[in-house]
Amino acid sequence: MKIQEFSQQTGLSAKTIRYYESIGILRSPQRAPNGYREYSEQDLERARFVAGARSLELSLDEISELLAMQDQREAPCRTMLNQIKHKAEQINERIVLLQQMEKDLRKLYKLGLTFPTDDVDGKNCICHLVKERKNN
Amino acid sequence: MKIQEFSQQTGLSAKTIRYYESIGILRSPQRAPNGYREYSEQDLERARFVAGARSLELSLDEISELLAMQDQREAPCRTMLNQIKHKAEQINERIVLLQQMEKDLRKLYKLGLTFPTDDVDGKNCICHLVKERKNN
DNA sequence: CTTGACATTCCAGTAACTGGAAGGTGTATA
DNA sequence: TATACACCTTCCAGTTACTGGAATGTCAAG
Repeated sequence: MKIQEFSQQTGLSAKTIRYYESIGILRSPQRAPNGYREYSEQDLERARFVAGARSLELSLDEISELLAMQDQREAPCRTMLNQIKHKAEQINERIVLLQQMEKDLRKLYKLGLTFPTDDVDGKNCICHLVKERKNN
Repeated sequence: MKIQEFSQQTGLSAKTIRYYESIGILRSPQRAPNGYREYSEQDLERARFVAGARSLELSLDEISELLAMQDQREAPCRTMLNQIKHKAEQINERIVLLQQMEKDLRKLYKLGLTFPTDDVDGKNCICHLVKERKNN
């Protein structure tokens, strides 16, 4: 299949596919006589693995490691499992941070509503509040 | 004050401060005879505003807009208020996404634990699951 | 006089792409 | 046959918000 179908089958954009190839995440596929990329089922598998792992927010570096293991016919499962656990923890941390931030923003918004909106010097408006904040 | 104290007073690294100056977010401060940057209270205010806005995840572009308004002595409060509301919504969306992702990861992890970890072909292990996932 | 902590500039790199130009290919239609 | 159109190619540059590091200058203390 050509790159567009491959793109649809994997959920990666054509640009991204070429980019992954250029940095060695995806293997260079066969070429048709006219120079077009021709993808196989095998290529599809690898690309889907990459897409799946990216959707789990593994970095391309981490994915490279996993692929390298597969290529050397080592089982990457244990490593992958650990990475997944680690990712889950990271994401949890980020959620906590973002929740705090959202709370801040909403508080700031509500407070801002009670303030004049034409205060150029910002002595008595939301801009002032932004200046004063030291992460809370 | 010199850049290091300025850094401490604003919570921005010296590197970041110079960078902000280079892209015009912060104004070029006075220079001492030896060429060192000399910051004033005014500089402090502006930098704190930037730091505060960054901690609310406003982009440098958005912050530039706000600063431009202040510089033209227009009150940026209304705009800022809208941006804050918008940011809160964006962040909320991200939280929802991340929560879903975390759930996915934990599910995947648990499932992965029940699988062999030495399956090179990945037919029966977590790597297989990763390949199969289409965002769920 | 040297050591150390600061300061300066400038260039390059990071992550993961995306945009766009310039040009080749393949097929359907007027 | 011409041409319109979608698709493919490569390559270079830009994005975001910094960070690292080299080479060099300044200043105070011991």
